[in-house]
Amino acid sequence: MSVVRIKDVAAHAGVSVATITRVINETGYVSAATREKVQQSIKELGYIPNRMASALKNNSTRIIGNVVPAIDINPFFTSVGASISHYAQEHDYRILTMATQGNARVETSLINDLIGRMVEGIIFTGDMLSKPENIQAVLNKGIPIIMIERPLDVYGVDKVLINDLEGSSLAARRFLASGHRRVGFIGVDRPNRVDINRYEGFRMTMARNGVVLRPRDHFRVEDYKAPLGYHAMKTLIGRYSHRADIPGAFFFASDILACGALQYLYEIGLRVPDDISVIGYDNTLSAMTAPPLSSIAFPIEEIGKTVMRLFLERREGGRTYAQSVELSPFFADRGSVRSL
Amino acid sequence: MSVVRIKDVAAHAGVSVATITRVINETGYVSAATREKVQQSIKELGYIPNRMASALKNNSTRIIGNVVPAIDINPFFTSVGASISHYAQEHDYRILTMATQGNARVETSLINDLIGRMVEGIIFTGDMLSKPENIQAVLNKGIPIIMIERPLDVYGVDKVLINDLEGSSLAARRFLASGHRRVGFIGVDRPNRVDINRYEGFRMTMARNGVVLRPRDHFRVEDYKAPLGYHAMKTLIGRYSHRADIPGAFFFASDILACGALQYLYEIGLRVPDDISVIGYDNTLSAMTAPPLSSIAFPIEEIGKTVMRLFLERREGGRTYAQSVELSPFFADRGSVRSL
DNA sequence: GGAGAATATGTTACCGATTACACATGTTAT
DNA sequence: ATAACATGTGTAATCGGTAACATATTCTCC
Repeated sequence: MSVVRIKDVAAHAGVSVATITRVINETGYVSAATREKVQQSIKELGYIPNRMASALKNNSTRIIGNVVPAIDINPFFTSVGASISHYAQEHDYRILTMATQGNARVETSLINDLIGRMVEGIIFTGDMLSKPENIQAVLNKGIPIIMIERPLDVYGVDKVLINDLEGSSLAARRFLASGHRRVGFIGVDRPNRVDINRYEGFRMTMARNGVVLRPRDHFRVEDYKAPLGYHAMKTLIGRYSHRADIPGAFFFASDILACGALQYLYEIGLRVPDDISVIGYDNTLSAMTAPPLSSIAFPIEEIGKTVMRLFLERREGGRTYAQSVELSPFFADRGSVRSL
Repeated sequence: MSVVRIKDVAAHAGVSVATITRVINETGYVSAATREKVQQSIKELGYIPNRMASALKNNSTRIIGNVVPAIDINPFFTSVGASISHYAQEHDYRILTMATQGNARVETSLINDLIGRMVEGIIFTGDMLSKPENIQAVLNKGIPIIMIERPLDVYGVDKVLINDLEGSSLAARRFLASGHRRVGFIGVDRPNRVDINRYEGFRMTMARNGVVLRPRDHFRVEDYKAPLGYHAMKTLIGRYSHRADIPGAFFFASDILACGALQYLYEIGLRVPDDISVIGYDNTLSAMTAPPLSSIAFPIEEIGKTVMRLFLERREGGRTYAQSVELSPFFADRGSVRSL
């Protein structure tokens, strides 16, 4: 019921409010005796400073907004969020996450909400919904923005990108190294850099090594969803009259698509990697599937660390120009590629 | 750079700050002409009210704290968090999530942080770490607490519980209905109500129907982790010299354990449900596995809705006594139980 | 026509913590 | 001995928005 305020502590300790702040924030001069007395009062009364009040005065909330399409749609977002949260907490910042539900209008209103809450930065993960004007409005208020794997080109914001060309190329090279020259691809077909690169890196690397992806061997769906992976796999396999025609290896642009595909393979009794080799992407569900899948892994910890570094450079380091950091994915081997 | 304050708007519109608040909050009288003028100024200047300031004055931040062990450890927490977030947003509340990393000291400091931030309620999901005194301290400040699936007995807090006895009993009945009388169990062995009930409901229902779970047919591990599920399955199967001795059906206290077990079954070529029937628990990963597993489903949406209802009853409805709501799980059928 | 209500707007104290400034005392150096 | 500085503490303005209170004008109804 009773909320203890700084002046209650002051009265209890028999000093002024200024002295209390001095003790708490370790600023200015306080005699040892007084400090002792004040600390005692704080403990006795169970005083917890009101951070809203100090935020108002200091213009510092130590909150960073995190705008995502949906919280649980993709384990990748969840993991990245957890990583950011973790590193933010190390620097005594908190992450306030909000979901746009894929609605641009909602996103705009959430951004305004965050500004009103005096967040010190805003992180965007995944699809871009807002108009560039909205982004510009945030930047104009002096709030740094960090985008993670956002496909759209926006200026003035910091970015943490994953080199998807490199990632998908890793998958291709692994297939080639294991002797696979008849390979398939299942991904997502949307006009953004992420979706394109996950295909292009794979296609190009195969092509450079003399393997041309045949149209019948790849299929692209509208979104990263398991049932679409199932559908894609089924459609592809339906195209081949002889089992020997089926490509010996498939690369998926997301673990979630691979999950759906595995369900179909299980259904028809094709085994991984004996009958078909598989590589997933994003290294989220691939550890949980049967069998575990090799996957292109994002350096999740590195992402969180980098986001915080970029943020702190802006907020506390005085950097004024935008910066992009491109991180390299790596191959997480779980033995789902058979050597020919 | 420039932050617009209410007095800037007042100056721009040629009225007093009081009139601006009246327009924004739709309180008191404002002539149509003035309202128009003010709204125009707000738009022109891009004014966004400072919620920290109003929070201070109104004692209302519209933030609810959410304390979880870890953000991405278990998809169940993630889903529940998303659901709560969603319903909170409908009531214009935001959820500030913090991870304790399973550390009681961290949890305590996070709770204090939340209090300092004037959250209007705190939600706890999963394991209980804090001493009851800490909880009591929060309640004493008039901040309602809602616990989700927390095993410990604490007084004065609202609770949303899942009837795990009922859930595990559902699994048993499904096995019985399909003619399975030789069944196994893989779960977690910790002295809390949740872990106990997920086993007991299953055991009791089987027993009531004349099926006694043999010790060799069940195995319990220390935590809900996939590798432990793999280990448990392998250990159990290693106990039987003849394949015919293996129980025809297994119930898992969590989908995550079932995932691990499926990996082992895949390895040794036992098929689900042909060779072994499987039912999972919490209905998270079970839709993604190959094959998809039937699972005991928590009413995730209902949980989010209920949490908010309980919160609002306390905060705005004036309820002063604690309330517990027990929700019933249901059976999500994906055909992973074979009829004998 | 005038009392009382409805409408319209402004002034200012307040929420709780911070800090510039003021003031007092103690210490050091010349 | 005293100027200059270090130490210790208090008073009050401030952050930005809210709303109680004050004041003024316009309606309404008997």
